[in-house]
Amino acid sequence: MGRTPHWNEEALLERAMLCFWWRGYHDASMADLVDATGVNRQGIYSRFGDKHGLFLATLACYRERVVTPAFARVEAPGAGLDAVAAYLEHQIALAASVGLPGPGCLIANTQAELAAHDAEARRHVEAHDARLRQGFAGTLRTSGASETVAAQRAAVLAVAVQGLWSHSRSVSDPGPLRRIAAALVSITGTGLT
Amino acid sequence: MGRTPHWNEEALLERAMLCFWWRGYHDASMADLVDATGVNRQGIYSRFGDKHGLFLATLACYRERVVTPAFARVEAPGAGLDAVAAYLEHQIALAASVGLPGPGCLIANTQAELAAHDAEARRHVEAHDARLRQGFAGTLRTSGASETVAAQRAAVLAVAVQGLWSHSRSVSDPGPLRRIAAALVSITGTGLT
DNA sequence: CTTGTTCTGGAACGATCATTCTGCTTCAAT
DNA sequence: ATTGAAGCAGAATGATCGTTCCAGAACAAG
Repeated sequence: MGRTPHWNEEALLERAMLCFWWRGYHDASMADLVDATGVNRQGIYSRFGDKHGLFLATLACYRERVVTPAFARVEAPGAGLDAVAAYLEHQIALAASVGLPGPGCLIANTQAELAAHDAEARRHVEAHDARLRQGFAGTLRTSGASETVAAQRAAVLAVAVQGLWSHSRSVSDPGPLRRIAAALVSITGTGLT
Repeated sequence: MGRTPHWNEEALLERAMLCFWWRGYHDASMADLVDATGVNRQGIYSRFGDKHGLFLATLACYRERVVTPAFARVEAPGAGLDAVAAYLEHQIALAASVGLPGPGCLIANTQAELAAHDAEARRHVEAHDARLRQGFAGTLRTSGASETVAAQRAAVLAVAVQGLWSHSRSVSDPGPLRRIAAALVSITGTGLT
């Protein structure tokens, strides 16, 4: 007996994610999240325990539903630096379409806001960083870089890209973002062989 | 008649700065700030109006008392890319000495936490970014870059450096930071002439 | 000393917020 | 139809926090 359980958890997480993404962990209140998701407080608390649990779940959701579709082209076998450029352009276009200064990257925001004090959030940040490095290293190898150089430049690229999304939080025009992205890819590709 | 006004405002700002730097704007409570500065609430409120005013003052203090001493070597006439490397090493050593994951850069943290919603904080972030770009561009020109290339790469460098400080909020070992910094400077200097 | 001003510790206020509680509705299974 | 789990709206709760208020201590000028 009883009612069918479960509303759409994916939709809930996606809407909560938008809230945290724009406003940050501290600035998104539970009232905001209840409004944004359309789900009752009880539902959220019974499923995620507390605000922090919900936030960690949205981090996972972000990595899967935002990062993966955008970054897949970089991770595709045989992808080169043009895939990196396409990935950057995809994210910049997204930011420009929702308005600048924009939400940036939820992982990058979390890194600055919480990572130093929240070990679980830090795990997500580190996993994301490792993923970026691995994806970028692949494109560098297919572009002719040695294993060592690929790893080195991929680490630089990962840090620079996170800096780029941070930058998109304080800039009101996508033009500079595009120029920086282009120069970044160009510099990364010089002198590879 | 009356008592001598004014405690040491610079010392106050420096201690409040440390508080905001480590904990972020939202996580540093007025109680923390009163404790950290040793100055009475009234003193803070009468001088800075409110918490936000105090925060903006600490941003200015940070730019003058932390950024300036570290970045001066980059801004020195005739400074080259080795000055950039020295600047990065200086900041990494500072972060390592206070413990990693560390406070990162107050401006970078503010960019992620507040810039999208706080126009006054954004002004500080933008001014800092412009300063970095100008300083880096100078070193690139002395290293033989044309005006155009120097400006382009300086913008990339500024974004990458802010990403590096964000990275220092989630990493527990200075080694990777140093390697990324070295590779970043190396890549930036390739193919300049 | 008196007086006027500033500083200080700490209490008080008012607002916000995460979390819990309460009653009510919905609906699948009996 | 009854039942009971699950959902909902909104009110309590309890804690935290920014800000203000207050009463007294410190101290320079008159």
